Amino acid sequence: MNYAKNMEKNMEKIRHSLSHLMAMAVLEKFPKAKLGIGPTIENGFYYDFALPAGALAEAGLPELEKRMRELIKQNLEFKKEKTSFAEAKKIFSASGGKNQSYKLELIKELQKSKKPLSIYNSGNFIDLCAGPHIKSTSEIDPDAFKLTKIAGAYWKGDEKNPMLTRIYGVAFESKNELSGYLKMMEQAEKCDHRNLSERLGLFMIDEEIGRGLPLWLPRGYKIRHKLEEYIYNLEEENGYPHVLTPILAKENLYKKSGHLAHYKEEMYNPIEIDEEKYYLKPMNCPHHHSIFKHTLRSYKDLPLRIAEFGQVYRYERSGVLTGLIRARGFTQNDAHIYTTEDGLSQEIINVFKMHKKVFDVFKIEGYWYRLSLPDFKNKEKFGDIKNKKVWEQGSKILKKSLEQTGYKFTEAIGEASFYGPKIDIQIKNIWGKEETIATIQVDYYSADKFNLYYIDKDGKEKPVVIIHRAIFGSFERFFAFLMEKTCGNLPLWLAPVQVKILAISDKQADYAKKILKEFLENGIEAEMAETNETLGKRIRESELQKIPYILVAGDKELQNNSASVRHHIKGQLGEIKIEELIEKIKRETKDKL
RNA sequence: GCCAGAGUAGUUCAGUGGUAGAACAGUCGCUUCGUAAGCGAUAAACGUGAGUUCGAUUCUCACCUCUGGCUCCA
Repeated sequence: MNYAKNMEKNMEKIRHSLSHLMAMAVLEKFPKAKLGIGPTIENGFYYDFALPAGALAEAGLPELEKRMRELIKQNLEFKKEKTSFAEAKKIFSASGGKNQSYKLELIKELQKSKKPLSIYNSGNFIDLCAGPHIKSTSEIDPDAFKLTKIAGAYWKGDEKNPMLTRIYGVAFESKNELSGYLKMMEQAEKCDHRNLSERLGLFMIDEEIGRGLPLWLPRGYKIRHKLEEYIYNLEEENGYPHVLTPILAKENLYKKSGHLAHYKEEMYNPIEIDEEKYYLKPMNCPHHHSIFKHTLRSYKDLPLRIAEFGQVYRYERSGVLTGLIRARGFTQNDAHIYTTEDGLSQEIINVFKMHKKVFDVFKIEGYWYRLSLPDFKNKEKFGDIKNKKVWEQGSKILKKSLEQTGYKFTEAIGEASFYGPKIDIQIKNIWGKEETIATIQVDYYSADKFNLYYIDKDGKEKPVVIIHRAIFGSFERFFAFLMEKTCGNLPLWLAPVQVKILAISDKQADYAKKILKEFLENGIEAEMAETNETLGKRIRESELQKIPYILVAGDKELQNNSASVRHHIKGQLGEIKIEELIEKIKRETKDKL
């Protein structure tokens, strides 16, 4: 344990030191470059530079790498020195010959927070840095790092600031670990849902139809439909009746809901008809509120739950679109729970339970919770909130529920939605990138806007509290995540084709047709492949289609009313009687194995 | 939207200032096969628009789309 921890710490130092060496190499090549920051990240490091436009392209990275290796071999020492603000300013200012304006900005900020300053000196390179670093570059394996990509990144992560050039690198203890990592990335590429879709025919996006507007192909939709069916049944069983609402609504609804004030940039421009403006819905909440208001609600009706596979359209900025993970049109597995203040906590816990149940079924592990709270200093986002107290209360209840469940969670100040604090469930995709896969949000905001109330025991109207939640945040994103996680090797119950039947030759074709019919009659998704290709080829094609069961039927099997069974993960299962096989597959489908 | 890169048959790739090839997939024949690619024939592409040029798929510019990153986000 300690050993592992030390290794990790040491790796941090190595990665951080590599970022300094990279800055050295960049400054040698571009003496006028200005330095931003150069921290470590998971598996590596980066450094931000202000460079002349177009000065550096990805093709220039090997040259920088080569120079870094030379520097490593010089056994440069990293020397830490404490310094004063005045001294630091002098070092990084124009008079010190550096003119490092971004560093000066950092120094100013550090001065405000009165944190002690230190600089690191390695070779002829000085950086403002708290460290820690390795003692000498002799601790770095020169073959265990690689500069991977160039990207633009806003100074301090604010898009109002200038964009700097960021160079990313990955680094490990040894060359072996590096090549292991690179292989993993290669593997990830094969399992990318867009690549899988190319091979398996899951979805498409057509320029002519529009960016970010996916079209589901038969195989993909079959899988999605199974997901829908599963979650529909689960929700109906758990007191979430489903509704269906239109994808348009008039302007006034979104004025009322706050969407036009807070969310307009993400909305498609309105459609004008009969002198009225209609917007495509970016969220389902207002429609559900409208259903809530349709009749007078008693405290006895609460908690009242409304679920919908709600199609929404959001104008996502062009650069963020990513297959099904980030689309402009998508379907949320949405639900709204209208509850009393007192009932809130229990409902949140129930929602957690449901999430966990679903995630267990899909064998999703390693997820964590992110509690997103408001930042009242952010006037633009949270400026119109009058009753900060209830927001704080909502935040508190969310936090308490989390603590009660004992789940691991992080806090994100300022990440709350415009209508309330929320908990997002975060996962890491095959690339190691963080994504939100599900969400639970508490809303004290809309009851007032929409006048959503119930009649309490005392006969008085009281505002409801609303929980917005989505288990499959969207079918699109969840589907993509699931495909990538399994690399297309779906569990039997989700497989769009569960069984492929292959007759060895025309002699057994009738037999194959007969068992195909039996499978279909038993609700098993089965297909058969024509015999004009060799058996080997048909097996290969079926394997590439990731079909769970491949059944080979020859003379022997015809005699025995059986099939020779091959499983996509377990391999050869030998000869099995057809009736037995049907039972086995039905059972495995039912048990979601 | 911003930064960087890329766009060649359905797909994955090769290639060229004198309009292009391969593999797989497709189609048509032949083959009827025992666990991951049988044989032959055949059809099929330079993202769009301008410019430079005798001539542009190739060079330049703009646009569109895609990939990675930043900001944003389910």
